[in-house]
Amino acid sequence: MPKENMTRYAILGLLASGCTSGYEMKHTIDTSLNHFWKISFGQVYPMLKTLAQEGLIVEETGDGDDRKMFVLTSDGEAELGRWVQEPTTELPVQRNELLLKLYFARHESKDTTIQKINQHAALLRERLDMYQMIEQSIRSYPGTDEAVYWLLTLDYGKRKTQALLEWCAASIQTLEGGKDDETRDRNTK
Amino acid sequence: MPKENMTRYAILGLLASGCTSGYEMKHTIDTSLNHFWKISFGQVYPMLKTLAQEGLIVEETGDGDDRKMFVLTSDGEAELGRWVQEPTTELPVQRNELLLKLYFARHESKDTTIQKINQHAALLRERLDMYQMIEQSIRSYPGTDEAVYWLLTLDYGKRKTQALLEWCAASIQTLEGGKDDETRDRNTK
DNA sequence: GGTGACATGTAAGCAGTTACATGATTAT
DNA sequence: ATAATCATGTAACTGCTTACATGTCACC
Repeated sequence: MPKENMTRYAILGLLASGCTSGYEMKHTIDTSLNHFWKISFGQVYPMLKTLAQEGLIVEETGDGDDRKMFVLTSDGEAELGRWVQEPTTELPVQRNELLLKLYFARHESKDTTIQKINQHAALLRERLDMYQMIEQSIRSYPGTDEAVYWLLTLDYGKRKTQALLEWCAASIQTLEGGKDDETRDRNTK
Repeated sequence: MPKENMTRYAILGLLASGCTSGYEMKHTIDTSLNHFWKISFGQVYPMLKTLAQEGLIVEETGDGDDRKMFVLTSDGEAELGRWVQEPTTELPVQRNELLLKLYFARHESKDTTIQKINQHAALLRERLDMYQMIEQSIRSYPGTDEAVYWLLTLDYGKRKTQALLEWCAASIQTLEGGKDDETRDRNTK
């Protein structure tokens, strides 16, 4: 059985939570869901067209705006509801370039490896800062039904990033401890 | 600038660490790198062909085996070395279906959400067990140069998985705490 | 002699990225 | 004027998955 296309549901879901135009959806994903999702205009607009053809959404013929506005049909709502409540089947295998390089790292010096991990840690710290900013912007819109769930997704990112930062520190320690390559076989207990 | 194709380097790297045939490479990835990489035969064989055409690898014309054996050329080794030591530029945005559903979870009951998180936790626990098995198989080949790096990639997965398990527990607590939807506005400090 | 694992490969199709094109509005 | 931003869209391309095709070898 072929996998379902997630882009469909991302768009249906955003439509249900107030995003009306393609441009706005892309913007919302880039700012609020960017820690676990991304999308391109090359996906958004064709998908809106498809969803309209399938009758899951309709173009809002409201007052002449510069944006194309859409709304969910009852079919669209049903489809979204069905998908949301369906269990997620399996963990995706997430390819990781850093780990791939690390796996082959005997082809480089330990210093280079350490440097790379340090750089990775810097990126992780940036990401933590970003989470902090997103959290504040969520907390400044209090009382929303969705806020609880948004904070949960954020917490996911924060915990994961924190754990990876700890991994960076531990790994560098390991590498620095065994830096003297030539003596490595001397006292392995 | 277009992104580099990682499959190239995965194959070059495996070739450098003793995998000689396409079939073996796929098998190694599925068993030893499966916590951060995957690949299909539909990638392996065409890529081997391409790499041979580019002169980065050559077909080993050794004793007639049932497998097609390859070896790295000096160009191939250089290319691998160049890539490995190059810094990884940025963190990939990893799409996460569970979080996407969670983000839209007000369209379902809290119990369904909790159930989904529980199921996710079960998968994470399975994964931890798998890590344990991989670790043992690595430790049973001691003295390899690469073992240090392999254990580092494993540790990455273990720490991350552990953190996500903690997130599952915390999230369920949060959701169970605020389960009585109708009273939610009464005493938010 | 048939079943299943090993081994290599091709082709169709899909999801996603990137680059490009177009027009409207706003700011300097 | 013109530059920048907003907004919608299309087309080419790439990477990857999936399904299929083919042949060998072992084993029962």
